[in-house]
Amino acid sequence: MTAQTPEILTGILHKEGLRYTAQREAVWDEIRQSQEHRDAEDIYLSLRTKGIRVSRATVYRTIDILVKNKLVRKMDVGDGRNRYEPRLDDNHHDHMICTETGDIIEFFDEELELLQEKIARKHGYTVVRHVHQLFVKPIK
Amino acid sequence: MTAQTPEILTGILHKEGLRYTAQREAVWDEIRQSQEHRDAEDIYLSLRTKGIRVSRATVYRTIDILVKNKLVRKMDVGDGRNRYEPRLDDNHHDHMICTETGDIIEFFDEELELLQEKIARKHGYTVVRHVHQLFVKPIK
DNA sequence: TTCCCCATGAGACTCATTCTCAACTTGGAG
DNA sequence: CTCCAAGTTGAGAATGAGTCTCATGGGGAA
Repeated sequence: MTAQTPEILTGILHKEGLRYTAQREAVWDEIRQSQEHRDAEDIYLSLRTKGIRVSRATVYRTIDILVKNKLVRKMDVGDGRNRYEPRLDDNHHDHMICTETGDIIEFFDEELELLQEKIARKHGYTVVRHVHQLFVKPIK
Repeated sequence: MTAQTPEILTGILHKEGLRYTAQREAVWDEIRQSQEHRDAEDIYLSLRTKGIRVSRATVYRTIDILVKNKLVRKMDVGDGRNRYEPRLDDNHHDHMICTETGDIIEFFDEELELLQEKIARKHGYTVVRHVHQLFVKPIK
């Protein structure tokens, strides 16, 4: 855990002109202390189980703030529920989803990143962001 | 329009042990005659406007059959509504979505395809399918 | 401390998609 | 050609993730 960790949220809220609240801290802590790809309901229930009083609405509202400020990455796995993961050490990566076990594997490939930009340029565009998921199965 | 076009649907329905109905034909015709990326409501309304009696449920049910049999490609643009496009001439491609105009541009890059498989292999997997969208903006 | 707003919670609401089930068709059997 | 079992359909209810409303609560500047 890095030294400035506790102040990250405060700084962002201040920058956005938002107030620091126990709920916002709790949601951020909950997402931060897990490296998994969790959905909002999961995060909400986990907080409630720990006895923290927070509402679904606040969980969603806080996640939006965190995503906008790049503390959290939002990913659409295609099953209708978005997943979230902390993004402290901002190392970009994409995901591989095993169609047999549901496992989510992260990957990063520099060549792939460059290639995408190259393709966009060819059409007169530049990449703002991208969604890239490989649905895979194990080689027997 | 290829010669066997009219029989494509019949063949698939037969293969799946399903019956041929006017509604299924209408939905497939509607999707086929447009090259755009349309959502279910759009397809439904278009059919109704043409005076064809079909329900939303049937539109969705038929689309499922078409997608499963690769006559239609389903794409999640990330705005909560899936888009569909015909897939008669099975030329695979991915999409680039302009964040300023909403335009959807198709693209295909052989190198990209190979690279994805290479990355999957590196992790002991093989690609079953993939979702790849570039959210882009025009170079001024 | 006060006090103005922003933030929160509970639950209503939205909206795409799925489900239910009675009524209707299809298509093979006879 | 007719019958009928089983698959299909339509209308609307149900689902479920996410958003909105609004009365109440609580930061934090002065």
